[in-house]
Amino acid sequence: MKKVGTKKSVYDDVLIRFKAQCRKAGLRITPQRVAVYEQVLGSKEHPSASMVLERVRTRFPEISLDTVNRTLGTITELGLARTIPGCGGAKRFDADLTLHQHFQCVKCGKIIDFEFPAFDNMKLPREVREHFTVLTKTVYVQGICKKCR
Amino acid sequence: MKKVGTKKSVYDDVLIRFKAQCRKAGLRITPQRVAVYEQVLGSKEHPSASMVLERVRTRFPEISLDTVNRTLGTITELGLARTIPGCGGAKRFDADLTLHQHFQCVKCGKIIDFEFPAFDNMKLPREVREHFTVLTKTVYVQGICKKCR
DNA sequence: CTCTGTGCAAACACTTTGCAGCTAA
DNA sequence: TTAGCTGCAAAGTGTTTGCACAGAG
Repeated sequence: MKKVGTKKSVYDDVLIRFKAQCRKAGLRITPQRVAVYEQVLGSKEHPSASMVLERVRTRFPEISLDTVNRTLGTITELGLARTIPGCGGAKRFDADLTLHQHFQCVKCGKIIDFEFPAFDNMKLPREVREHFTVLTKTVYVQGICKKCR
Repeated sequence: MKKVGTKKSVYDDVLIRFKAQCRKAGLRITPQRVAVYEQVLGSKEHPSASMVLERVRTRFPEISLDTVNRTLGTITELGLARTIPGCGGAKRFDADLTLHQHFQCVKCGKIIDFEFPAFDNMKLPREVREHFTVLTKTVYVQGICKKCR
């Protein structure tokens, strides 16, 4: 029979990988760092720094917004999360690195994932590929969600 | 012989249309409003409010950042400009409403237009179209420009 | 023990709002 | 004349930086 990992064990795997990456980069593994990463990882709402702070504070009442901001920056530099494009407002983070795109409601600001393989498989125009080193190509869709309509 | 409009006259046309739209919306035509609109219209650099301020001040030394911000908001609401998605930093505006997409250099922050008809002609996944009222769909490409490489 | 990371404070950047005076219509 | 706009001031929000102490290695 195929051995199936529980959610818990998959999650642990990711955490172990996170710690390994930190060590490799010469970064210390602090409870705050782990807590912030766990929070971004476990959230489907593409949180901003202050949203992460709010949730992490339930476990670490002492943690500061600066630490959250710095940690989110560190995690992003490590390539373990990315910032989502948006029009103004606070940066939103996403630790789900699987290929997907984002819809944002202009009324409530909520960000919702969707898959768009037809776009993912598409090449950018030659002109762009020739003139620039492309790092990311994403679709950003704005509109109104069901609840706000 | 076909009558060809000079750049100047085309530009005037746009300004006349701008003033008409203001009037229609019950907005006054103030020198500041016109100056801000002209600036966004005439700029290829997708300026932020402070970039607009800097340039408008050469003609209107008295104009304040608040007015620029409010005016850019007004112009956007009128549908005469749009904000460009980006990852953090100040809002960037674009009065070029023809269909095009944006590349941003992660080093110098410069935003460059490109055309991507294959994307423009593409439908979003049915799932997205069913669940949301889509207002805009744009591509956001990050990378490194020639100068920064 | 050592040196990085944290928390605090301050500074900075961008945006928004209230208000008094000005001005386009 | 008068309603809407501007400029100023202040406050709100988000991000960045310097510094002293705490704690991971």
